[in-house]
Amino acid sequence: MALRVFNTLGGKKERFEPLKPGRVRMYVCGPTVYDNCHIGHARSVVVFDVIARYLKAKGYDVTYVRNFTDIDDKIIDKANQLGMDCKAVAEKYITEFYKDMDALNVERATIEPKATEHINQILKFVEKLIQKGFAYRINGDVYYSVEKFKEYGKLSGRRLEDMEAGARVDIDERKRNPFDFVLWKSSKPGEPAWESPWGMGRPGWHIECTAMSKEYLGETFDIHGGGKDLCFPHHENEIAQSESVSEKLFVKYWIHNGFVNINHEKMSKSLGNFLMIKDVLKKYHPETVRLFLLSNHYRSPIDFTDQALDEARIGLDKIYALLERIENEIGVKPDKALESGECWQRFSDAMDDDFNSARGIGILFDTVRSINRLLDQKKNDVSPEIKKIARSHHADILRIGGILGILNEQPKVYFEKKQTRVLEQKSIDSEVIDQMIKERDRARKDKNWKKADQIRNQLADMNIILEDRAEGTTWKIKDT
RNA sequence: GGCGGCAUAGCCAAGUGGUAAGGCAGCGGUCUGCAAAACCGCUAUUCACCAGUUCGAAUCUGGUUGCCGCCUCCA
Repeated sequence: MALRVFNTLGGKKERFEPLKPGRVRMYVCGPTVYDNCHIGHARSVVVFDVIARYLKAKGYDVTYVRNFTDIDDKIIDKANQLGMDCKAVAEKYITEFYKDMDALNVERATIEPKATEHINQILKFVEKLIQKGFAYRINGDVYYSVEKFKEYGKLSGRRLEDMEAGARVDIDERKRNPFDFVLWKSSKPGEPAWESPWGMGRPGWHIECTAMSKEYLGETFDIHGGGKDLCFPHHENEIAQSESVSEKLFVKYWIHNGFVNINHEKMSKSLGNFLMIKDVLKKYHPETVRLFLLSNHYRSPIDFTDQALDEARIGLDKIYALLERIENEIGVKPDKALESGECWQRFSDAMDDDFNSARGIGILFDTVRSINRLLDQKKNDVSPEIKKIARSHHADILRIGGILGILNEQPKVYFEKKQTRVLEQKSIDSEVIDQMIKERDRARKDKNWKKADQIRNQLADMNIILEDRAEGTTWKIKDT
């Protein structure tokens, strides 16, 4: 099946055909590093991480660029507030970004450029825009003139005339049009500044992505992504800048991810309900968070609630339990060399349909159920044929996990870590549990069911759930 | 004011004109000393509402209602 992608430019699903066969060049807008990352950043980064992983799995040679905006008014404000210099602020939050994203098992992009390291490219771009008559100077500032670009608004589907009606845009009398945006901003004393033909200053926000994407991906490339909110004005402005210089199509496919709501509410500063990744990770396993984020289609809004995360956690446990069961019962070791089977094919079909990870996860659970069923039926007699099917499905599950960025741990380790964590939280000694289980075993051998059940109830009160199996009693911890 | 999106079971959610994936919760069953886990079965004649197109619509068109987003820094 051919990959189809919803293109914001045009507003419909299109067959994905990269400019150069076999090669994908993509650019995703990264964070402005002035604060910790919240769960909304996580969604965007995870979604594009999965897209990049999937494209690679399909055999494309992927060049993935994700930038850091490391100079910006908000960074300057933060620096003043903390009494630090801007560079230190940016570095601090880049470190935090990596901490969060590494924890979430996000792969590094191919190139992760910073705005401040591309000032020359930015200056050249601004000069060209002035030369070509798309930009104008007001003292030390340079503005882009949106009226000069006749296709302005083609991405977000708005027209300059319509927007002016109820525009809530700051009125700057000096600008020719309220939607003109700054390319180069003159600096006040004490602010970070670079020399330019227009005096000391710093780049405007939109220009950096334009300059850096051109630097690494060329004038036209395949995919440009980011959160839905970036569609206007950021990406609209990027198109204007790029295409007015290159006179070529800037980007073939625009991909925008939806927002994360918190308990049915928009995440916003005024509501004070920003959920930081590091706080979420205190409570939930990173793979739980990924499974949750990928369980809705990337363009739909997703609602962060404890219930939703608990369900994701239960689902993840279920998959890991199946992996552990396979290893125990038929001794299959992960084998990535094994050819992909039917489950991978179904998953891949789902992903081919505009990266429908939600449908893909449904297929993952389907697969889990079918293996459990297989192993239930032939409990004592695992035939070579069943072994073969189980191995194939097992390999497919791991392959799917590799795209979603989950199932990265050994099942045994996954459950042990969980146990250790919860036991510590509740300050329970696992020795005590083992002792109690031994005592219960003796009671069971004597068919003293009353005592055995009493011990089990005691353990249940400690959130320890017993499983009596043929090989012996095992226990799992209920984390709530 | 302009632009866009969404509405599918108790909850979450996929659904690409051909007869409603998957998950959670619930109920019944298999297994078990009893449980747990796993599996099986049941839980939407119906997809906000009203028209229309079609042999056929959750899917397309028009309208109504209700939510939401963007247009201002924002993933």
